[in-house]
Amino acid sequence: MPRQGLSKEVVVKEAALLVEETGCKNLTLHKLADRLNIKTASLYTHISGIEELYVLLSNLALKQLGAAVSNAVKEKKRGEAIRAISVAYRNYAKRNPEMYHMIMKVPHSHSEQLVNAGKNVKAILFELLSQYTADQAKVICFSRYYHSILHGFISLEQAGFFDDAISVDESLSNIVDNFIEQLESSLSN
Amino acid sequence: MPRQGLSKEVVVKEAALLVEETGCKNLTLHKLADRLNIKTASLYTHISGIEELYVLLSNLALKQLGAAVSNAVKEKKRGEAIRAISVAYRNYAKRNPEMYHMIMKVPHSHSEQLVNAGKNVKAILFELLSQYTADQAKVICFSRYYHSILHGFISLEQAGFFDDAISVDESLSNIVDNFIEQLESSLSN
DNA sequence: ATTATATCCTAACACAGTTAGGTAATCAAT
DNA sequence: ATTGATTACCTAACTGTGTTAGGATATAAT
Repeated sequence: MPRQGLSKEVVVKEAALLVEETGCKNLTLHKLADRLNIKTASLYTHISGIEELYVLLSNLALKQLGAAVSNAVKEKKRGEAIRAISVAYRNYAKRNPEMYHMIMKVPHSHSEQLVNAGKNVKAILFELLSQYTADQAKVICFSRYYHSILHGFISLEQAGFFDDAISVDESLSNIVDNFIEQLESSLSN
Repeated sequence: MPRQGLSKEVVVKEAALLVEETGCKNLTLHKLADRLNIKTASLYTHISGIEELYVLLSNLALKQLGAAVSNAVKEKKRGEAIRAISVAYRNYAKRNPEMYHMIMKVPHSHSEQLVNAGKNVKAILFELLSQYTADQAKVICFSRYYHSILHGFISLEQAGFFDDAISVDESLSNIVDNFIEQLESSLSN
């Protein structure tokens, strides 16, 4: 039988496609193996089990999200950058809802790798908000603030909490504008 | 054999205890049946399957959370009420992390019941924020804002995103204070 | 060419959710 | 109190999922 020489990367990449197509709840090693034209047990050559696959997928999603956010913030400053991030962050979650969901599936304490991928996203926010003040404690606080807004909003939206008549897009835009206003008035002096 | 006459309520209540004790990831019908001194298949007399159990647990968690929040807001107004809610909301999530996690496990569109339980929590926020303006669109927007902050913060905290040196409690307190300030300055005129 | 390594396989197991069909405890009606 | 209907619970079996053990063979190294 011809061997195709799979790698961990290829397996995770295919798993990511499968997750996005069929939902992270429907990811099974059997379906994944099928798509890779191997048998289920053969996956264990590349991964230690489904738990590691979850971690790898979460890590991939965080890297993709980090890249999208990092790309959005380029050359931009303060309010403009913050608005760009909110759009990029939400777009990633909208276009890859299942992968975004994956990020929260595994506690980050379970993996050094995950903690680092999380730090990457956080570092972008930290650097941006450092433009407002030199007080690092305040920057951390506002980073958490902004991160909470973005993640909370997207998460509640995807869970189906925002069923009211008024526009969800407009809401987020208003919220981010308010947040920026708050930043300006409380830090720029 | 003596029959104990279980009910859906008792089953869900026991499942909630099991979830909180062993983690929502480790909930199985077998373990649940064991605790109720019946066989796994007998659970199907009371629930249609594990999917319904998830919905019922999510619904219970939302009701518990709603009760905690509703209780916190009593007799209080504006800023004081908002601060009280943030404490109550976070306390619920801290003391019942697994049940809080349950809320997000099932898309709310899957169940009328869940949508209503969600509306209950939202209604409390809506009523409170109505104290700031008569503009209902703005109230909805700020409700989403506040809800996003609370859920996002708690969710990120539990996932392990907040590993920095500075205090998590203090962060949330500052964030909520900032939010209140923003409310005052943008709506009270 | 021979050896070694690593990829993939078959076969089997444990355990989870689910269904079908049966038994017996409970309840309602006479 | 006896009957009949209901229903709580059971046993047994099936499917699907994750996992391990051990074997075969393609690839790489010598």
